[in-house]
Amino acid sequence: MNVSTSAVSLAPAALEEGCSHTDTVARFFRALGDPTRLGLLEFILAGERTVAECIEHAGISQPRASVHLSCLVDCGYVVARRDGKKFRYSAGDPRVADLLVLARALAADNSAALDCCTRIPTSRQD
Amino acid sequence: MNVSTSAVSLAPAALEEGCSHTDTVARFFRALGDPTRLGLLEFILAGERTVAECIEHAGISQPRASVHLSCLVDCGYVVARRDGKKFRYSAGDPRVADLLVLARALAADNSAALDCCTRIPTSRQD
DNA sequence: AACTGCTATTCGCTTACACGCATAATATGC
DNA sequence: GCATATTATGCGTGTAAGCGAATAGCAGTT
Repeated sequence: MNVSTSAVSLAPAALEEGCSHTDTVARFFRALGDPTRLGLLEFILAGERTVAECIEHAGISQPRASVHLSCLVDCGYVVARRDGKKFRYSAGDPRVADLLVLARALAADNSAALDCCTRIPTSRQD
Repeated sequence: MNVSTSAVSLAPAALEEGCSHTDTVARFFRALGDPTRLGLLEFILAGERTVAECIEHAGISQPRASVHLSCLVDCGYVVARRDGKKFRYSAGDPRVADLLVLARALAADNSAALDCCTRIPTSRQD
């Protein structure tokens, strides 16, 4: 089976070892691998949010929110904008929403297996 | 590994809004957050591979490859097929390639920030 | 300038998880 | 059925990274 019809750009030359961006992409995904950050991102993608709103939504402390949001900004998922004393966060790239939609669809189709997958990415269960 | 019962997609409730499928999606992403698994996945997406090929490509031990591949199967990224004594792995869903293309594009546009992001997902550096 | 929200950083602690190594389980071919 | 190639699992170890709590740093307000 030949994977996708169109979207295959899998091995130009950049995938060669050396400065392979695989590590960068992995980090990119890793930022989404945390439920707190992912929830935060989805919350922000739904509309511009202040830090206070994020804190309340995620139920986390302010320092945690700060770190998570900074991470999301660094990874390019969201952008921050100053509004008086506060910061407001909003979607940084429309493709992020596409990525999440795609991921949700895929995850939904394998949620059963994912929930039972205790092999590696156990995430936050014990 | 559950090669035979892999195509069961019983995920109706996961599509619900209120349901916290965020955790499932996060785990889904977490599976891609490891450079080894990501490299393995890209390798398999480029063509059907045996375990031996994956081992050589990733430069990991056989037990590690077994775990990683099982994980990728569980997450629905790839599918396994028996071929004589061996197993051959190939893309499980064309959308996976799309997801990776999208992620690579986004990561490339923020590679500088990602590389410098020592906040949370430092991945494999210090 | 001083005050005051708001945000960022530091520090332990704890847990998840990737790894190597050794070994067990299983299917396949004889 | 037996032997073997192939894949899976268990265990110990080390590191990454999440969390809470305390605190430091800034920007805007007065």
